[in-house]
Amino acid sequence: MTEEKKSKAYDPKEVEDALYKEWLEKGFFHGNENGTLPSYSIVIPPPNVTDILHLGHALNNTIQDILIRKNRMDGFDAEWMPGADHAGIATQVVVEKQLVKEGTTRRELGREKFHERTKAWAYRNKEYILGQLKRIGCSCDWERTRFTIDEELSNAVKEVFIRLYEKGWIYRGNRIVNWCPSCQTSLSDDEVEHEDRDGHLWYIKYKMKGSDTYLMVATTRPETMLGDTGLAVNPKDQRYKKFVGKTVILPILEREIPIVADAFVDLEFGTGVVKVTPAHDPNDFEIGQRHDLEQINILNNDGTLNANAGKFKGMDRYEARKELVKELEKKGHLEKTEKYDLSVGTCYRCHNTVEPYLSEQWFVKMDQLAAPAVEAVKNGELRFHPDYWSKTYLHWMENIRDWCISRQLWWGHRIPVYYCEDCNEQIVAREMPEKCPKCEGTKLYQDEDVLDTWFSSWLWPFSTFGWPQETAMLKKFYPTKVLVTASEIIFLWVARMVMAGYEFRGKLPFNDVYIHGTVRDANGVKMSKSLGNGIDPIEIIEKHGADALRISLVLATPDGQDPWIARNTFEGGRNFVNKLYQATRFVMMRMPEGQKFDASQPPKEDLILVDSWILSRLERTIEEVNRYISEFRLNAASKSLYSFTWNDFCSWYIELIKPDKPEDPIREGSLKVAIYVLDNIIRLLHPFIPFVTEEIGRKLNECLVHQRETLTFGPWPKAGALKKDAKLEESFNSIQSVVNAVRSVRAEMNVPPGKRSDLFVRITDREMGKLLEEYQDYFRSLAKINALHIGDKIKKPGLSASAVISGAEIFIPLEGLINVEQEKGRLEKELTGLKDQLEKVSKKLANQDYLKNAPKDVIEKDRARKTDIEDRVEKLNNNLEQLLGW
RNA sequence: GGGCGAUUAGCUCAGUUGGUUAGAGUGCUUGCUUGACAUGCAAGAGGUCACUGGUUCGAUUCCAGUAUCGCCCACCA
Repeated sequence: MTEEKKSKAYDPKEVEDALYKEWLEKGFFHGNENGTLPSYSIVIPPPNVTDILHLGHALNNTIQDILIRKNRMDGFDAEWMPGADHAGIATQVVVEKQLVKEGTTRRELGREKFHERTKAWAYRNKEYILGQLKRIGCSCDWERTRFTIDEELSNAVKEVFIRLYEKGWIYRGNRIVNWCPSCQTSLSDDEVEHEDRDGHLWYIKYKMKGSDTYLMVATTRPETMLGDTGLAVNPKDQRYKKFVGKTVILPILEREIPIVADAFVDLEFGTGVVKVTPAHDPNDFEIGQRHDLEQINILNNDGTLNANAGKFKGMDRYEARKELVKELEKKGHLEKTEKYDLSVGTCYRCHNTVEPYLSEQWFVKMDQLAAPAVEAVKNGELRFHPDYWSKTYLHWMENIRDWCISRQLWWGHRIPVYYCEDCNEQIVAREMPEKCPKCEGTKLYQDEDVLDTWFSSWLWPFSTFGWPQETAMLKKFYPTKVLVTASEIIFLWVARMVMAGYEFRGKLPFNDVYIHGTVRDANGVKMSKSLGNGIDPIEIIEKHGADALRISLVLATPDGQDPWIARNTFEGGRNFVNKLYQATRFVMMRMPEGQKFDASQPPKEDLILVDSWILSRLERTIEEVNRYISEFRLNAASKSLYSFTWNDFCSWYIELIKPDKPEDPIREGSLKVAIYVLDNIIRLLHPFIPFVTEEIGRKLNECLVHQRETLTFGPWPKAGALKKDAKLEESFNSIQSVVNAVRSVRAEMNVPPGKRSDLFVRITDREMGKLLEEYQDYFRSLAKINALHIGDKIKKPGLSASAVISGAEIFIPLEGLINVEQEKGRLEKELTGLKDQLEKVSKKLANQDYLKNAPKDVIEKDRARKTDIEDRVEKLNNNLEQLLGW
């Protein structure tokens, strides 16, 4: 026998690609809008074309695929709409960086060429990303892939802009917006992230006009003083009352600016005097409006200072700050500098500090849009899972602010607004009009700005189905069933989709929102490209297969919490997939040639205890899995399936139906049950691990009367087909306890695993006795028993190890093997544990208040337990005493 | 500053109306190429359920407070 040992492990490479190709060819994933089956639809959260998918996407899409596949099996017409998001800022930033490397810029290239180039890049990336989804096994309807920048979706965007404009809910205005000097565009409030930074508070003296007294002002951004057009104090502030209405001289620029009284100013903070910079601070903007102060913009788009900054013109904002402080110091305007921690806004794409910046932008009025979306959660029409996210959602919705939707970018949906060069008329239209409707001038130009990326994403649940046309798709698949996403985009995306759904369809876009955790690495740090701790799902698939990737992610993701994932996380899933495969191999190997079973009906005849037990456990598992999935608790569902398959089915059931001698056949009744259970297991697991289960299903066909082409369309196992039998499960537990006790004794007494031993069982409970008598053959091999003696009058054999369990005492003769001291120690340890328990329960039962107040069944249980422990203590004592004789 | 959540074994987490001896996976220790699987089998060690009070006959579970951590929101210069 020199033959090299071949690996018998399951090899996903051999099956996954071929199966996926077959599924596609047969059109299994194509939703039929004209069919009669009820619909179950999901729209994918479109991944940004800039990001190749990471494990977070793998988790997100695995969850969606599980839900889609489960419902496709369960008789629904499943439609999973895939696609991608053009990701305005993110994409433009990437392409611009490429251009810089090539020594050019977008301005050199020109708007049209830049757009073409970006589009080509985006489409290329999109294809790669969708390819990743296919590798993961996602059962999307690929014939209907959508992209937010596609013409059809762009039309929906225009339509929505025009409708809202006509309703008066879109307006253009000069406001303070968040400006990213690096991306050179405005951002909505929700695209700004706040970071705590170490900063300073500079105390600057503003001298009163015509006097030597001065007012002291504290600021964290001294350079903005170049745009100061006033000082403000609280009207109730006695210290400064006399100064209100007077004038101070702005240091350096020497501008005269007024002192105003405004309730916004906090008496307690700083010096109680605030410098007012209407063009560079949202509060100051409002103070300025109330007191009619001038707005002076000191910044260029790129964050350098403009002509209004005098000698600081052309400097970067931070360089200017440094120089300005130096100058203030030199001229004696600076009183002191303090350390001060502050929170600064940063761009969610490039993470540079954003500047409040006065500019003309387009906004959407949100209050009326928000109303039905708030109501939906309050009346339970829209549900979050886990539920606590609804609080976050409501909090945001109830404090909603107008949405800045214009972006100073070139990549995106251009704003459908045109201006007349002659009369400045503003025209909102789908296409550029031939002439100005007001002055009939023909020199028209389109608004330079594009729309916020989210202005197309918020229409995704219906624009992808053909809206504004009333298509069959739209009728059949809108509203969708559930939205699956991480918590980061509840405001940016989820809330806005709900608002759009009500406004444009009159119906919310989905009833359930399933929020899952964000993937973290082994140290709890968020996985991201920039940190370099990300893992590419393809790497895992190459190594362990897509099934292993999927089930590992679901097993590792606690419902509602962030999973911590390392590379070896995936070994658990891989092992599980292999285990299932090996169990199948065993059962199939033992099938008599040509034998076929009918697995469509539960086996009802020729069942022994273990058979009924596994069927009862299966029924319980089916119930659990169905319940968990309906509650969006996929982690719990996957754990239930994992444990049933591995522990109940493989470790106990299969081991128990193995005949005593390997060459003997398995009892036919049990073999039927094994096939039946296996068939249910693969169907329950199919949504989680579609490839290996489909593969097993085909192997199983060999011994089934009713063969199945695929598991894709079910049937999905439903509760109720089998009998759940708690009493029987309890009986089975008794047998397990004997096996466990023997195994434990043997291991602790160092009995060589290959050596069989005799077993003496002294029965102290009739039920137990009957069970053990009847099923002795089924635990003989598990416990490695040679001669077996069972009875109520069994005497303890000479030198032996013992164990006491409920209803029986067991003895294993250990002539020549036993170490008396060791055995003594073992028994004493157990005795101590039991005595502790006995003391506790005795104390409890002696408590009159307990007896008076506790429910009867609880007391009964405790009494029975006390008796049982007393019994075991007594026997342990006897055995210990006997041992001392040796 | 406001809100939300968490704290259970070395690590990641279950524990669903308060009632046996608080569980799983993983890691660790020990022993096994056993007949489907060494991607495996068996056994074992490991927990004051963050802390302090309260309610209760009884609290990991309910309530309050404290501490620590995380997330979200926020215009205090």
